[in-house]
Amino acid sequence: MEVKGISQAVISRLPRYFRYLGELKDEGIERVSSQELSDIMQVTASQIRQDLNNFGGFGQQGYGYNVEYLYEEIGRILGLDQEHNLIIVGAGHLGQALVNYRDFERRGFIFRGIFDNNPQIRGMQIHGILVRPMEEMEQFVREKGIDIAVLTIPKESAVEVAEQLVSYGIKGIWNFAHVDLHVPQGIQVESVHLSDSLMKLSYNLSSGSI
Amino acid sequence: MEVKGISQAVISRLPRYFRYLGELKDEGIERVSSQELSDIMQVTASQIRQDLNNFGGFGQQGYGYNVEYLYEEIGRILGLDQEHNLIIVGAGHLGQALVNYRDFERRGFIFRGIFDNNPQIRGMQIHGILVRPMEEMEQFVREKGIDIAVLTIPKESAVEVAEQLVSYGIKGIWNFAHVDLHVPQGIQVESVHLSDSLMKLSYNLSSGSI
DNA sequence: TAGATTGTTAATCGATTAACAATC
DNA sequence: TAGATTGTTAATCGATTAACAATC
Repeated sequence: MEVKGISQAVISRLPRYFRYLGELKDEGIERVSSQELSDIMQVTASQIRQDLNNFGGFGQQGYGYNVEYLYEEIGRILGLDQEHNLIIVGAGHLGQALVNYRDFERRGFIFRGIFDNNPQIRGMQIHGILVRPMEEMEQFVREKGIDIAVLTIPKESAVEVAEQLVSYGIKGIWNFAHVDLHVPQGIQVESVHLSDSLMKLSYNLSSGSI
Repeated sequence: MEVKGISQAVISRLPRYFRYLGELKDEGIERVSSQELSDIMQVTASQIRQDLNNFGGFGQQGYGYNVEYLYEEIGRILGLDQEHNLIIVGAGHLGQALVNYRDFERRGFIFRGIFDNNPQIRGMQIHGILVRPMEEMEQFVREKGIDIAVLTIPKESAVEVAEQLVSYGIKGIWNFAHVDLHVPQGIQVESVHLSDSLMKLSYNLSSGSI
């Protein structure tokens, strides 16, 4: 199952395949060909087959792909068959938004704790989860086997907090701070730079409307 | 100034250049060579020069690039010299998080209104902005010259609301709903699919730790 | 079996990197 | 002027698309 050297371009497309297959599944559709999927998703059928075949032959000649089976397989490839224990660091609106988002839990991403240094919200409950002071983070991470930390703190503290988290044994960081994090080998960082995204939109607005 | 046919790969890198140049500027650094920038940013000097030269020759042989000038130019390329009028559609935590994020306003993205159909929050103020009912959206968009709508609503209503917004004259949609939006030519959509991002992290956690 | 559609190899296209002449 | 570094062309690399033999 551990396939090596898959490019990030391919990996970036997997969640989208997963989403469309989930919709087909919910519609009760049993099978789909790469060509049909191509029509719906606006990518070439060739790319779909090429992408999938990085991980194995999930289809059948003359038939296509079984929707439910392919959905399950892609879920497995994405690691959605495993549970992940998450903490949120930074209980601002963004942190709260993520905790409240039900979809993550459905996919095996379980929020175990929320940490924030603001004494005003300390002790509050968000989505039934207690907001704890940062001093308790190390013990919490180690004891609860937290593997993913979600950084929704200002960029000023993000680098330092990320280093701490890594030293506590965290394996992945979902970074919303507007800064690039450098972490040791084996630690994964996935950054969501919201203002980068907005600037891209801004560029396309100015130049796309010639 | 309107350069055609720049690939999205290049455009995606511009905000990151902009960010690093801003930091250099704040540190009072006057000039930088592509090689120095390469060392800091972990991209090749060749790529930096190639990227920048899509838009013009901003450097000087034997000298490098003037930090402040290049910063300003990239800002201009990204359209940050122009003001954008935004509305938020969906006053949940995510919508509130974005409204409260001061950085956007600094870059010329001004939040003019917030819309939500939930009667419980209608009439509330968020960051000094009134939450209005969706029925007032059309008039508001047309009268205030809103050009960007931020969709922080569930995917169920996103497609329909996006269509409405386009018919009201919106030019860009910053989409946080977990659905792909299809819009007419000339309208720009920039999507932030948070769960896609989390799944990518999940994949890299499972496969990266072999 | 014939038809359909995959898996996979080969061809093309685009993006990145290297090299170097131009020039400050 | 000599040294440094860009702008730009050429070479390489990787990703996408096309084609088709394998096979259900």
